[in-house]
Parts: sequence; C-alpha cells; structure tokens
Amino acid sequence: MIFDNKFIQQRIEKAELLKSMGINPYANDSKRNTTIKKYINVNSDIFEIETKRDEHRHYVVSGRIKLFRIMGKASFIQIEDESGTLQVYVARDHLPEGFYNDVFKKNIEAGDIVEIGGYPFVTGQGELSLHASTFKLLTKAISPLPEKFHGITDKETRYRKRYLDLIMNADVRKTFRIRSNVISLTRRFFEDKGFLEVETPMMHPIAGGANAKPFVTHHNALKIDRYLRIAPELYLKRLIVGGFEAVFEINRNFRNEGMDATHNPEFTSIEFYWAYKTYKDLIIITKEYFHYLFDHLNLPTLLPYGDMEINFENFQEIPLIESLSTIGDVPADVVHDKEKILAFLKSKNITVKPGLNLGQLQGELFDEFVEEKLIDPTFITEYPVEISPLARRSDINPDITERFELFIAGREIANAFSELNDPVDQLGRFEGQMQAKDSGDDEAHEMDEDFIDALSYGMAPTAGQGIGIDRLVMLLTNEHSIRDVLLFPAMKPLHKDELQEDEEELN
RNA sequence: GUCUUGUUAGCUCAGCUGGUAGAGCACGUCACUUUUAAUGAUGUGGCCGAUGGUUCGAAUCCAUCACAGGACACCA
Repeated sequence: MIFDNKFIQQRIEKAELLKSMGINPYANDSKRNTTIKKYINVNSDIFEIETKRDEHRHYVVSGRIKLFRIMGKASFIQIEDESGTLQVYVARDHLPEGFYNDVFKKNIEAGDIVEIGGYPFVTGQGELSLHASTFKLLTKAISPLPEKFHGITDKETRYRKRYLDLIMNADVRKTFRIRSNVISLTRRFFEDKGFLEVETPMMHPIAGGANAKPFVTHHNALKIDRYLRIAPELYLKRLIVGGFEAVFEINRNFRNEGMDATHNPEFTSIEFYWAYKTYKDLIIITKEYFHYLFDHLNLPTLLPYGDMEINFENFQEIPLIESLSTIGDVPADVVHDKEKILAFLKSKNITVKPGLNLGQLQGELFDEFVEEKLIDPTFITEYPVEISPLARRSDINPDITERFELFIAGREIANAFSELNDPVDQLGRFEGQMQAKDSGDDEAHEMDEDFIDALSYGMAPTAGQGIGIDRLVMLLTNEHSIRDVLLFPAMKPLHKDELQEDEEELN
C-alpha cells in the first residue's frame, strides 16, 4: 500500500479532521497578492520606523511551511515560495477564536502549503517578518518533509524524487534556473544573428548524423521501425539545400549507450548551420557566444571548476596533429606513421582495436595524451578525414578536414566543421563507413541515400556546429555529474517487478 | 562490462571481534506570546535492500541478486 506509512496515515487523519471542521485541505481560492521577495523589498523601510511595524499595510503571501516553532500562545513559522523565505508570526489572539488551538497547532505542520495575510514588522532579533491576521491552509502535505537541517542528501533519492530535492535544496533550484537561462540566451544569441529556429524529426528512418547506437521504436500503422534520432545534422543540412541560410535547433538527442557522469541516454544539444561560412567563422562566433553567455550570466572569466580554474579569456587554437606532440608529448616523428604509432602505444601499455587506420590511430593518441590536458578553451582543428565522415576536406591537404572540436576542462564541448557538400565524396565516405560496419564497427555511420540525393541538388558551402548543452551547463554551474544538470536523469527501475510488468504490457 | 564502497525509523546517521535495535530531527502528549535547526519534559515509531547459507543464535560472517555512488573500460 502506498499510504500505509503511519506518518502519512496520521496526516490523512488530520486532513479528514479539517474537512469535518468545514476546512478544505486542498483549497483552490488563493488570494495571494505578493511574492515573498517583493514583500521583503517593499517593506524594507520598516527597519526605519520607530515602532518597527506598520499595521496599516496588508499583504497576502503563500508558500510551503519549512520550519514550525510553537511557543505556547504564539508561534513562528517559516514559509517559502519560489522567490524566497519569510518568517511569519502567528499569535493566538490575532486569529479568529479557536483557530490557533484547534486548527493551527493541531493540524498544520511543516510541508503544508498555506496562505497568510498580515502586516510587516521587525522582530526583537531584527528579522523582517509578517504578523498574521488571516491564516488559510491551501494544500495539506500528507507525506512528511525530510529532516529540516540536513535535508535530503542521498543522491539516489534526490534524482528519483527531484521534487523533494527541489523543495529541500535551494541551490538545486539555482542550478536549473541557470540551465534555463543558458538555453534562453542561446536561443536569443542565434536569433539575434539572424538564425531561424527549426524543428526536425525526432523519429528517423535511418539514425544518422553521428556514430552511435540508436533506440528503436515501432510505428504500428505503417508497420515500420523508427529510430530516435542520434543527431539532427542531416535534416538541418537538407534545410540548407532548401535555401535557408542560417538555421538552428535546440533539442534532445538519444543514444543507446552506457550512462556515466557525462552521458545520459537523452541529452540536449544545439546544432546550427550557416551557409557561405567556414569553420573559421564558427571559431569566431563560438568565442562571441561564450562572451555573450558569460556577460549575461554574470560569470567571472576566470571560472572555477572543481580544483581547476578555467580562463575564458584564453581561447587557444591548435591543429590536432600539432597538439599530439606539443601538448601530448608524442614524438613528432611518430605521429605521421601508423607503425610507429602502434609501437608507441604499445610502449605505453595502451591497447587499441586491431585494424585501425592512420587517422583513427591519431584520434587514439589525441584521446590518450591530449584531451585531458586541455583546461582552458581550446579549438583542436584539422581532424583526420577517416574520423570525420561528414566534414569537408581541406583544399590544401585532402587527408585532413576543415573541422574543430572545442575542449574545455578536459572535455569535449562542441564539434564543428565546414560541411561536406560534394555528393560524390559524401557517397564515398558513407561507403567507407559501410565497410567499417561490415568489419564489426556497429557504430559506423549509416548509409543515407536520401541525404545524398538532397546534396546532389547542391548545398551551398556551409559550416555547422553542435554544442552539448548539458556539459556546457555542468561547466557553468561547477557540477561534475550530468545528472546534477538534468531535472529527471535516467534511472533504472527500483524493483525488478516493474521491468516484468512492462514486458507483459508489451506482449 | 570490470573493480570498489554503500543500502538500518519519514529524513540524517550510530550500531566494536555474532548475543533481544539506537540517537537527533519529524510526529503524538504536556509547558511556554519575539523564536532563528527555538527550548524543557514525555511517548509512539523498524521485514536492518532481497534471497539463500554458516551458526544454538545474524543488522553484523559468507554467497547470489537488485539499486545507488565512485573509479576504470566502451562510446571519439
């Protein structure tokens, strides 16, 4: 039974008792006329008044009771709304006859949502408070709140019952407010640049635009499988073919892979595509974007992150191959030779999958020796063509692509490139990916003939970029687990029974 | 996937080398009209994550499982 806990039973009884007294424990006629924050701001002058009170003012505030202190014929309670917390003084003789003893003391408690009218005053201890003259229960909480001092600290409970986490931990609300700001600012930044926000399908016939395992779902009427999208890239590029010159989409992607501190099965990214531009232009706009964010979020450009300090005035730019030797300390004569790289990796006791080509091995070297050292924002440019199936080749060196990834605090934040718009080259790259798939790489990119068809009509030279919003928010809020920046992170079901029931429903 | 650490009251946590389950908060009762995690008194509250095993006896030891945290691997 869901309500068999004795504390819940006790509170249900209190609600029943209130009903029998003619009090609706779930009243709907709220008369709130100010928020707590406004109340505190508007009445800050009470400190200057000699009597420390103004009985002619009247305000009605609402909120959840967080603390409850009864002292005989008067009580102090602390209520909290979204804007802040306020102390309320509740005295027996200022409320209707019998209310204080029979309703307030017996049947109202921490966790309940109440509405209180009264006038402002300052207590002997110097706290601006509300002197209650009306008191009304809006919502009875039948589950007790967690411990008032330690609150709720168990990470599992915090993720599974995020609402409780939000009730108890004000700083968690702050994190998600920042997240919301980041998304809003991102949208405004690109709109101000003339980008058009678009929505492309979440269910794809072919999971393309990235190398990842997709979730599969089924369309009953059409009797076909669909894949939850792993990236919106190929659809956004179709829009460039269609003549839109600057588009962006902020939305979820789904990847059927492991979960850890930086991976959730569904995550949010912005992808934007910009015709008649190159990846060099994207480096410029990315720097602008970060300045814009830091400016509007009032963040210091020397941003603390864990025990690191990231200097957002210090954007670096370095080609991948060069970074291997200058940052990764891989000998310069090793990085262009497949056999030497293999020997080097072996000497460092690093095992890699057999059969990797030069570009893939260079990628391995980067992951092993460079990535974690990139603390200040660093654009790693000119990725090998073998690991960039959708990026345009450099006109100067066909082995590399016009691509960068942005790394901050040792983590990939963005991926961008001048888009491959040669349909014949793109077909060849897909065919290469199909070979990789045949030889066991189950995350190789799928062949998408419809996309090739679109490219064949001509896509203007275009640069495109994706930014992982979750990881960006982690960075800006000094959080170290993606679950702390997702309101409802993915969790396994608590009981195996739930799994079995789900299976039965499907069958 | 591997290793590792957890799981005890609604919450935060104790519980030693195995011997009848503890505290604080919350809740009930009593006192208290300016408190700040209010205070004082008193009481209720547990399938010790699940299942097996060892033992006269298991919250405690062992095994398996579930969930979670951390690390590593995979996923660029």
